[in-house]
Amino acid sequence: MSYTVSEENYIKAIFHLQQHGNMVTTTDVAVRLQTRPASVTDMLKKLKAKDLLLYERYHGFKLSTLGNQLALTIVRKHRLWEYFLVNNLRFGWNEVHDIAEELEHITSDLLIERLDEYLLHPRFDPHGDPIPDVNGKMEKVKQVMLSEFETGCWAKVCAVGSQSSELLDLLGHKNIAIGTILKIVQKFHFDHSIEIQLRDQPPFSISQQLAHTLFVKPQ
Amino acid sequence: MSYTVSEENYIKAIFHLQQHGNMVTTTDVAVRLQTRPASVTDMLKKLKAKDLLLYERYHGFKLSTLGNQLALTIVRKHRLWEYFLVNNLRFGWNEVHDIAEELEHITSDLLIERLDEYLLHPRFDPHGDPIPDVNGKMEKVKQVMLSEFETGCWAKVCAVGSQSSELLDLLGHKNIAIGTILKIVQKFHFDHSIEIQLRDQPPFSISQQLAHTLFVKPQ
DNA sequence: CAAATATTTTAGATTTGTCTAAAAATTAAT
DNA sequence: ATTAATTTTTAGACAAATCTAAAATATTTG
Repeated sequence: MSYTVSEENYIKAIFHLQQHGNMVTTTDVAVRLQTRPASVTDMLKKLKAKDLLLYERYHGFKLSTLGNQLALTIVRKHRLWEYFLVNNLRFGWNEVHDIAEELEHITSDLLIERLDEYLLHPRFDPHGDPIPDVNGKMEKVKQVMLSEFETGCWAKVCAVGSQSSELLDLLGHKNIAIGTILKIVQKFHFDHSIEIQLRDQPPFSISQQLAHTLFVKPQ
Repeated sequence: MSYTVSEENYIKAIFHLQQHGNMVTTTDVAVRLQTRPASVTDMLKKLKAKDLLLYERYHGFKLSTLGNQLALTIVRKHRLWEYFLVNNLRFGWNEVHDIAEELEHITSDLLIERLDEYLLHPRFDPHGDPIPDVNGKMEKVKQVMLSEFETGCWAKVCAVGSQSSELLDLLGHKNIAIGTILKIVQKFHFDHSIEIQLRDQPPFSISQQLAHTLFVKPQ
């Protein structure tokens, strides 16, 4: 079975809205996809007919097992392409969303498995979101960029946004590696630099740029 | 200005049909795109309205300068993606056409320039077809795979289909490099192996696989 | 050069995904 | 528990890209 770009976009939108726990409504989907509730209703019927959605009119809807599977493959494609764009084609993590939004609809399964292999099976995309594996499994905990982590709490560095020698150089010098445990002492609004502290060491300061390429999980 | 996938497909089809010198007809396009002449006429009118085509009803048509430019950017995208698929994702040169057919419609210009840079500005795709540069310029002479070159004529090796160490190993052993001049002595149908001869040397035999990754131009 | 043949175009219909405006159902409020 | 407000759905229309069947134009041929 294969699906149109529009169908895939609806499935993905519903998937993301469902993640936030609360009940998803026709209007929610309309807002997210910048369309009208009437258009959403039309599409819900089509998605139901294709068994992607459980839907009773006037009584809400949610993804079927099939719909969930499809959503995960689309999310997988999106995040793998984002990873490729940032790590291989030197895009910034904030420039890649729209391009990945198009690339995620390329249909070849083999393509995406080869890409995954080429990228050495990354587990998180450049925004820190987990990448589902071939079977749709993914880590539950979202990584966050260090720059977005809350002040005062201990965090563990679990990924870096690039493998460039320049970055590794800097990290070596600052004594930061995957697994390092640190906390944010203070954030400076002037230049968005951040003062951090490693266990039993005096605090020191890192740039906004660096704070954007370090991903951490709460410790 | 941006164009639909369908418009781009028509422009590309007309471009390729024009390359063969002869006049392009409505029916030609219909055959190539697996559609009906009536549908082609409809689209011709739209393309004319967008200044991509010079068209007088009942009297034929051809790409405008703008149409030609557009065609070249699409061809550029197609061939760069094919190169990527073969050289980076380990696809065979005969598996990539359909995937590239989808990828060529991704809209970001920056993406394609970054890809070109990442691939180190390749000049020929895996089928030996030249890749237009950013300005639409490309080599005129098509390379052909050695396996398709005619017996008895001298040819110059001008590209190889992959950069794998396995291939370079084999080529080193057989004393073949870019620039080597050789001719086909005989083709064997049983295993599609090919007997070739380098200048002033005894002939020797190479496999079909190798003959598929060597690109030559008439010498 | 006119009749026969082939090609191209028009006319009108269909599908997909969207819209607006109005009707139906649900939810909230008095 | 009715009424009022909100949300969802239906009805009918539209644009894009396609189709079939018929009409218009070109081309070929005797």
